[in-house]
Amino acid sequence: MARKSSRSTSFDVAALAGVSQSAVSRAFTTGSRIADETRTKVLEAALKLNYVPNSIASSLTTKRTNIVALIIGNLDNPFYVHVLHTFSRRLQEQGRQVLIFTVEPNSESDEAIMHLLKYQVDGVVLTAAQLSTRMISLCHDRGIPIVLFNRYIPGSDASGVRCDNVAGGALIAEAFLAAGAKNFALITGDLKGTTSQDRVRGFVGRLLEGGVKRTRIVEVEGHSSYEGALNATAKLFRDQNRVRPDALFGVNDIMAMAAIDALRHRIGLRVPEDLMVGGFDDIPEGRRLPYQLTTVRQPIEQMVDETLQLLHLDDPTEPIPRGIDRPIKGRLIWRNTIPVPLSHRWTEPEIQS
Amino acid sequence: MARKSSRSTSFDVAALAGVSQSAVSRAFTTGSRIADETRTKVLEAALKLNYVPNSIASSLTTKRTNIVALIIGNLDNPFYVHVLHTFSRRLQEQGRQVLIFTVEPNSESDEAIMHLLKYQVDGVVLTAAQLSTRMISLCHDRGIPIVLFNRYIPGSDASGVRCDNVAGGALIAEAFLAAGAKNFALITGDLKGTTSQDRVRGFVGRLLEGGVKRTRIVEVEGHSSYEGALNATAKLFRDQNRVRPDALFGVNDIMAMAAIDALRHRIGLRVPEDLMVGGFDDIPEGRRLPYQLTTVRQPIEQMVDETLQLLHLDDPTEPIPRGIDRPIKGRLIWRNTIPVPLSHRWTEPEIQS
DNA sequence: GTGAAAGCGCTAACAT
DNA sequence: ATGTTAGCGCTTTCAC
Repeated sequence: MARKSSRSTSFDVAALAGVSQSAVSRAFTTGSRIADETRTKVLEAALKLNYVPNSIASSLTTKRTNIVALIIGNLDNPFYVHVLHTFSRRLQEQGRQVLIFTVEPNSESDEAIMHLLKYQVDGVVLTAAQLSTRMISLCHDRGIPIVLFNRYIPGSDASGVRCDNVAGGALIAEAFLAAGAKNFALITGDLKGTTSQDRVRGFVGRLLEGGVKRTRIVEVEGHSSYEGALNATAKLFRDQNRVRPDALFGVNDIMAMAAIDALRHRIGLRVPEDLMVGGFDDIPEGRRLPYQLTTVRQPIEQMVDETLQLLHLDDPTEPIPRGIDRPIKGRLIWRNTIPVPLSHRWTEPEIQS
Repeated sequence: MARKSSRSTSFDVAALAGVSQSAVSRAFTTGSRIADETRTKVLEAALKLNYVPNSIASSLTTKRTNIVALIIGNLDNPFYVHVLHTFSRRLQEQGRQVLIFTVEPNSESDEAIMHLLKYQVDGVVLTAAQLSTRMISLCHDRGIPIVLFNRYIPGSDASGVRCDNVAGGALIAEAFLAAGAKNFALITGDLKGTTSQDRVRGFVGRLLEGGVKRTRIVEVEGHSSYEGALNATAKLFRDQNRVRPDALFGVNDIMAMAAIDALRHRIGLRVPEDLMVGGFDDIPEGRRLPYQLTTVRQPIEQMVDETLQLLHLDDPTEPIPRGIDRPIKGRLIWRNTIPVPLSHRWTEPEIQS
């Protein structure tokens, strides 16, 4: 037996209210010419029939679905969960919804694009994943704006919003320098990702500027994950002959946390007494008692705001922004994994929420 | 200047391929009568025009959107992130997508329902949130199946899939008993949520059966969150005159982890030497070096499978399953926060992945 | 301010 | 196997 999908339509409502179907449509469209009295009549009838406008049908004519696609590659990193949550909340406030596309971390999301095209989404946000330039123009040609969150694709005309990762990496380098570190280790993330590359570049660049020799900086791959960073840290300390670093930069917080765990529980080193460590992102987990991680905070709210602005959801007549790059400065949050140098003691105290 | 939404339609493709529009439709519908030759012609033309079928338009006639709504109330708990991820992956494999509705944890999600109704979703999954019975029938009346994930609503005819929380709670109680605990503490979650209630019930019930007196069990509210459990633990040990518990059950893993952190870093107690602790969920974070949490594993994959089955996405003619309750047994994972009694030593060794 | 009618892009009978 | 045609539920001119 087929399911009785007794969904009433605008015609049903019109009949009950004794008006035309277009009146019903108008009653549900804010800012359309309709007498208050008529609207009330319609709304009452609608309530009786449990009528809810079919937005699938309306988007056929309006060409707006009020759906935004979010392609996300790494839900294991709490940072991106937070990003997802922020987007969802903001969009819901505007009467829009997030259609989620999960892809393998750092894999091509071309297939996802092909799918979201079918859904006629109003815009797409791409985060923690790769994308070919072909797909970008495929979207743009159809009038679908796409903005990259925290990554950019060299040679493409896609716009993007990101944390200023180079400057952020430099912030950690400065903190290490100020705390008197001499030998540095670096756990990098996804090698293909611009996010990790930039943080590394900013970090190393600032160190070099500060007179640190290249040989005093070791790099290991952490693959942006907790497990990856665990292995990376082990590798770092396997070679006993090498000089032991006294400062370690985890290119994101989960890797920095993994490093701390490995240091304490496997290597037997104390943080920050034996080794200081810095992170990047400022995920809530890094604030927890065992970590109290000194890190660079990414201003998620602001980044999401800028992203939404670039999407021009409210005005589809706006031309799609192309080639725009909005780097947003992060802020160093002093906590306990880097000793605070005396000169910094009384500045920038963190207001704990 | 308006955005050129140069989306080509099935008519454009038909014209280029020299066939009728319905031939194009058939070419994109698997299992429809069409000559291979024709299909090839169509597909070639479609490729040239970058044509992608508009599934919004097709769902107008098919009455299927291939969209499943997921209402989620707590993205702060990694367990639910994992649930979301699993649903998304599974659904994508079937050519469907997740439309996400985030609501305040434990708040009514009635408003979310009103919104998802507009999108004509094929089904809805509700997790970590409340729902009125009125909304359930609103969905059911329209032929939209809704299944509750890990919760149930007394007196409603909504179906649900959940971990057998009562049995799971009992598992932790047994482990404590076997390890020789005498005084018990309990950090509860959301008081309104059936999940927490059931775990508490199973835990306390088993303890009582084991001859433990009610006075030996203390309960504090942890509000299902890390921060809440931190406070709860502090409260637990504030009163110095009270007998100190030697076993603590955090009704979910994040709360158990918070308790461990508080115990070690604030109270100055060792786990498990001074106090054993058990959790529930088996989130990956609980496996990490500092915790190695003994806990009850929720079989997410299986739970998601069952949920998807109840949704009958592939066969909308199936009647909506009503009042079905599918409790799925969890499994105790022995790790380091509860001393393994000798009798258990050689049984159920955990295969670490 | 309101109704009639056309049409958004597709699927599904129905013919052929 | 293929084309023709009538909708799906709505928005949007266009008259009145």
